[in-house]
Amino acid sequence: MAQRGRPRSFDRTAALRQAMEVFWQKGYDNASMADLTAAMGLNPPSLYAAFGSKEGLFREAVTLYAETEGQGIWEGIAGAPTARAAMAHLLEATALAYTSGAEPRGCLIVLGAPQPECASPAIRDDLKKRRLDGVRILEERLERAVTEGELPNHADCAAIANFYATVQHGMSIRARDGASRETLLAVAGGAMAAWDRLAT
Amino acid sequence: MAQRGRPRSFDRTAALRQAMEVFWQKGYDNASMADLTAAMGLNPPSLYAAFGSKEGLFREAVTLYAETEGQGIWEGIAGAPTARAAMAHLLEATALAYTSGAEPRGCLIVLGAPQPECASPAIRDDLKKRRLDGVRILEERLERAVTEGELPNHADCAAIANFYATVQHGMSIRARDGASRETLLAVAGGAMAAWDRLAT
DNA sequence: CATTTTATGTATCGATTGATAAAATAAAGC
DNA sequence: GCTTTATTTTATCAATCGATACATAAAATG
Repeated sequence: MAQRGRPRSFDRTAALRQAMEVFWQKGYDNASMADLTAAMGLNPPSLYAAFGSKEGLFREAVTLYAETEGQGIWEGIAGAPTARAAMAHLLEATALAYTSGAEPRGCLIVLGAPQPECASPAIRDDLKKRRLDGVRILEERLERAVTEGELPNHADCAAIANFYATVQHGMSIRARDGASRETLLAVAGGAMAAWDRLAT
Repeated sequence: MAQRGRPRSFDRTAALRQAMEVFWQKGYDNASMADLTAAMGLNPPSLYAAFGSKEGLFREAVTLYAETEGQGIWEGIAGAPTARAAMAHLLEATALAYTSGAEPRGCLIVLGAPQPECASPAIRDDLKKRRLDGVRILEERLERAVTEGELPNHADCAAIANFYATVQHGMSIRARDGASRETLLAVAGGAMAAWDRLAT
């Protein structure tokens, strides 16, 4: 039943959380194994035995990020009573999340590997896919609003989704530049000021 | 009159342009001196003699970028007949610029060193300052519109400038994710759909 | 001419990169 | 206690990082 050999002496999830923080702060390429082992409190062989490689560690860190930090932002999309409320929730939750800590940080998925020629094309493509998945989630919510009569049949759901996703991505940059919670909430309000025109 | 010693055998501006392309594609940290010397066609001592350091080379590359690629975007702000036209020009020129090449690239100033803990804090701060300068340019144009009567006295110029700057930053991410010209122009249109509400 | 000055090409510097080999150690099954 | 299995520690691997020492080549100066 129980493992045969010596059990590991560290909390795998706690170590992963530390790795996530390092990647969040430095990005995939700039985070060195020395940075990671120091923050996680491990020696390199323990890290490689538990996570396989730097790529594997990053993938798990991003998954953890999506399940924790990202959940509060995206979980409310489907459940929102209207598409308008869904978009407003997306941007307001983003503004709150990006300014919740002592220093604004932006999104790991947006900023973790932004270069087209990154050290790991697989990592770059994985983050890109996650970003595009976000756009698609918005688009599907808008299409549902068409079937429900909230939006007219001729509404350009793809364009509306692209607009709100773009604003959300831009908030990551603004957060890293030190934008306050009030500033980001004002950005969210500005984007929602376009709703009536976009929805008709 | 003429230089004393042996003249350099390469075109400094052409070499700088090549360096700009490498930095644009890879970012500051991921662009290695080997990448740069290969693209510029120089040996390392020639590069260091001409540009001082990797930091110095990047600074000059960013200045060249701002004077060439960025000019078409920002030069029209002051000259636009109205603040509304200025914002529309900003976003439309950005959409065109980010999709002018074979592959969409986004902005070097937004994407060149996005990590809070970058290899060079000076580079990071320089790009951040340039981004904030952009926000300020928009705000000043909006404030001018207040004095000229285009906008009411109670208009929140800072909030409006932040909104349009955020959209423009987000377009860099969307461009790197492969957004088409039509998509980015639709984003610009979406942002302008908010104007009437923001301006009253 | 010789001297001075600057640029170039070759080879390489110490430091750091991601990733391991080898040996020591600890816990579970028999 | 003994074997088995896995983890931990120590030390280090080849490759690459940004940056240079050195000797040579080419122009202006005297």
